[in-house]
Amino acid sequence: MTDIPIELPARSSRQAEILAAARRRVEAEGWEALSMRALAADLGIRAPSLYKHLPNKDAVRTQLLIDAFVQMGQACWQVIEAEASVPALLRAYRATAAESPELYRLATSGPLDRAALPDGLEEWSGQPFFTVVGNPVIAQALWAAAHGLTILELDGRLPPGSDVEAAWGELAEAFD
Amino acid sequence: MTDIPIELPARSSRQAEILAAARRRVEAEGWEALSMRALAADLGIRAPSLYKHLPNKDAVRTQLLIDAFVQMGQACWQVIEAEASVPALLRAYRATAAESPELYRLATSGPLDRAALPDGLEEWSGQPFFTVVGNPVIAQALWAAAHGLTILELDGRLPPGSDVEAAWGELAEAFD
DNA sequence: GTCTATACAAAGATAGAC
DNA sequence: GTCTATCTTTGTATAGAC
Repeated sequence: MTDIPIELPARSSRQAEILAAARRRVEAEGWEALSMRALAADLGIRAPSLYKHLPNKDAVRTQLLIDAFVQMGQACWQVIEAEASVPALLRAYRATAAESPELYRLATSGPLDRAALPDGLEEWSGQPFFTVVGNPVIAQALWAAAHGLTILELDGRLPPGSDVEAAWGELAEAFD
Repeated sequence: MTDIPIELPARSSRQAEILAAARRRVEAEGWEALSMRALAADLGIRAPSLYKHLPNKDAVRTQLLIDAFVQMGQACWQVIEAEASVPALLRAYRATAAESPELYRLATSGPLDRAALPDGLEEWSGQPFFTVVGNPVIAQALWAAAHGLTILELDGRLPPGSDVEAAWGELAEAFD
């Protein structure tokens, strides 16, 4: 099972609706495209109404960030519980990021306010890398490498004509 | 020698002054803090005057991006010409990024308009990774891994208490 | 829970005088 | 080459009515 052993903050149903809309918008157009006005418009209401449900825009970001950690963590946990290997984990990591690239970007770029994250979430989401290599330092190096290739791929930073598939293969091999 | 075999676009002296100020500001406060008004203020002039020297803000970004590619490339080339080893290259890469973290972030994050880059610059700046491992696919994987660890470190994304030094060591070892 | 109206701030960019 | 004045857009957020 991939139940999350983390206490996530409760959300009212309206909050959940708002965050779902925010997530749709971010995934479709990126965080930059998320303004309180636009978000409200997506919901058929006006921007000021949002402030009855969420204190400010930063709260939206934090909640989406939590969702992203949960999603990445779940996907990776699920895979390694079936097959605890470096290649399988990397495939899962890459695929999940590719499913929600903008959310992934949001979750992994820029400063992170750890105080706003539920206790243990960050550690839990990184655990699969440790499980797979059995060493915290190597786990960190592997995660960093996976992130690097992921974000460069998402940002279109690998030169045109690159054999990205093969690069992922080399990464798996280097850490096997 | 580490002369650049790339034709860089010429800059007027005033353009150079403006870009130097832009670079100082970006390095001190990040790209987000660079507005045309603020940039002008740093130079003791008003924002509209900038448009006599540069077409728009995006041109500033492009030029800083070129500078960053040149700087990273030069540092890496210089090191591998002295010692063409994975650990040496990684040390140089990490150190140069740490020297100008905001410029590094600007150069490696977000979309890249390759048409705006001087011909060959991108390839030239990545060449040291190829030189060191002798295979384009492995070079790409190594570069991606280095970038991942670099950007996570710069963004403070490695959990507090991490042994970053050791993670760099593992990365070098994995690709040795 | 939603609205209108509004305050407030900052940004990129242009026109035209000097 | 620089200025002032201005346009235009966009954003976060609050007050108070309904």
